[in-house]
Amino acid sequence: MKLQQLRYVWEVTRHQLNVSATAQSLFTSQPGISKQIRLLEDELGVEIFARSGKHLTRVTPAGEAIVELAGKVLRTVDDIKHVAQEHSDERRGSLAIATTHTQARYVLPSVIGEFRQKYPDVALHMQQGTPKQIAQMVSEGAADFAICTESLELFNDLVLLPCYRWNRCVLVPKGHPLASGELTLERVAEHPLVTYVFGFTGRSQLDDAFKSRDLTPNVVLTAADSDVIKTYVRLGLGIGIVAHMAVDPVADNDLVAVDASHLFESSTTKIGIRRGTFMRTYMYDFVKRMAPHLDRETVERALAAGPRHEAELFKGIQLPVL
Amino acid sequence: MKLQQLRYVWEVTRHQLNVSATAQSLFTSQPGISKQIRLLEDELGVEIFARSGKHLTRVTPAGEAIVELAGKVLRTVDDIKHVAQEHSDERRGSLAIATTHTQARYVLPSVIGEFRQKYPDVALHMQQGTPKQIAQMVSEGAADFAICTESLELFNDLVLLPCYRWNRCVLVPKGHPLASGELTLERVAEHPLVTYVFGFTGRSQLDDAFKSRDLTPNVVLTAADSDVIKTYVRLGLGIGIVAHMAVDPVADNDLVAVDASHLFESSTTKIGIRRGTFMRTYMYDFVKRMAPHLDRETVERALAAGPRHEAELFKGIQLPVL
DNA sequence: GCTCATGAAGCTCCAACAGTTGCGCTACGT
DNA sequence: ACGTAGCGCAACTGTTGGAGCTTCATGAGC
Repeated sequence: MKLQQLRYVWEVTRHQLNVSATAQSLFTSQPGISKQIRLLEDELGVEIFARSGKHLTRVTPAGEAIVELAGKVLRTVDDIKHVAQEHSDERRGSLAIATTHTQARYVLPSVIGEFRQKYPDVALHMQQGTPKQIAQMVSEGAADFAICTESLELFNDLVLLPCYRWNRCVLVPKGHPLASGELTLERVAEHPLVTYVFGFTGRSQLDDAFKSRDLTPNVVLTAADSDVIKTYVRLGLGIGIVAHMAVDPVADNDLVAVDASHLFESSTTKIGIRRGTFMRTYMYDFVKRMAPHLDRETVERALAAGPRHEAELFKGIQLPVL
Repeated sequence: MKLQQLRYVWEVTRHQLNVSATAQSLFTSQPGISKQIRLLEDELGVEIFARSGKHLTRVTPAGEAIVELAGKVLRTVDDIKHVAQEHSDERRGSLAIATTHTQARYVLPSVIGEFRQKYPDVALHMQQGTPKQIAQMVSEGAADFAICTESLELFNDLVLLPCYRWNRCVLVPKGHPLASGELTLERVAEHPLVTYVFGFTGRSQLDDAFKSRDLTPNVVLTAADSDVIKTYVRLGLGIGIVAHMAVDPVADNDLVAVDASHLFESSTTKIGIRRGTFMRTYMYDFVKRMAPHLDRETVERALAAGPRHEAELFKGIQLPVL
């Protein structure tokens, strides 16, 4: 058994069982991969992939388990590389952050700015996606940190570190009736809404609030990112409900942001890290810059806690509110 | 990075950094191993071993971490092999049991007899050692099951499955004053004792019982195995305190065994399994034969529970008493 | 202080093997 | 029925892991 073989098996499953495409992405030839997979199957005495004729059609039950373990091996190998780098050059390395638009656009810039200043030799990779994609990426080892508000709970192998709480505000054009007077859910429900797609940026808290009052909001447009929402608010399509931190007092001064923290339950943004990952020093530093209460010791304790048990660690902690 | 290189590094540390000895045990040449380790160090950019001249003297801090991760990789690779074998031939494989003399001699024979009948193609390996050695073996992946009463709690990566409780009895030659009349701790303490070495077969419960009554037993000989204890009881060296199941009504009919379950707290024999191991079907079967309440589902749940959390699963369960 | 035993590294050679290229074949969509 | 995407096969080649021998460093014994 060779690491290369495990890598091939893993990558082929990640490329929808297309060996040629996998070969291209790994800068090698298709027969090479086919051969190595065959060899591995021969050695193990099990078919990993089911074939119909000359096509790989699906992963066998045995293959499922093997692919998963192969992934574990490859991630551990990555950890070895990280350990080595940590001991040879503490300030050099790479950091892959998977996050949503809102975080990438409004929260992370200042953190990343400082971080970059302190660690100029750490290559930063930022990937955007839906919260589910983000969580999956970290779970598979394709990224180090998942930073978002939703869906992280779905993956058991992620440790969740709560960073801060945030509230929403209602965004209306100047002169709009909602710009003055007391803001109530009932008044909000009277207007067409523009807000986040379900599964994004705390959308579920929003729905819950309306539901609990038996109101059905008239959502005319949903988007995955706050900038799009603002654009359509400007076009007069409806009133926006966005995260408070997504409002820029300068750039958005043509709009009026009305605080809505009394209407909707606040949401918590978390960092998700795969359990068992080796954490570089600069990673701890990054987390600390995101949320000062997450010092190295706390994070280590959370990473060491059993599945679903790290939450207890944060029970008593008062999170900052943005 | 190659699996071979990780295997070499791991094995060299297990052979006290003696490369030549490692080469012999792996049926390969010393230069081959040296070369591969060098190559790995070059690739990682870190020294794994510290050298003085041409000798490996110790493992560097980076090496410590790398060796540990290498072990994890190798164990996962073993898991892959097990998965493959499980799917290719459910009834063929191997099972390595690490246990103490008492279990091997008095408890396991019947279980293993049945097991062997059902799975003639599973190669059984039995290794004896001190409870600590046993636990270490399983923790390192050198054995599948650790079966004993003590020390398993020391290793965090072992899941403990309680099998049965057992009590002690006092073993005396026929006609000995203790053979009749009520047995009390005070009476026992008046005679010279022959019993287990500390760290073996529930020795600590024994000490605790005397201590709680402020008695100091006169232990004249300790042994790691019940047969040795019996031998010296026969020689008249003192009275024996052994596990109840270690007394054979036929072979030991020259001695009198007086039940002492009211004097000493009972002990619990457990099976220790490394967390995260892939369990073959026959392994579940073996466990079930050891302890009928440990069915596959229960064991799976215990293996999935977080560190130190599986104990809760067994809180309510009434264990059989031998 | 000299010698010898132990044990690691350097070097060369060879065999095995991973990967490449070219070609033919199969499955599937149009 | 035909074309294309995609896999397997076979011969070839460059690479590399390991064997064997030699050299060098260390430490123990006399």
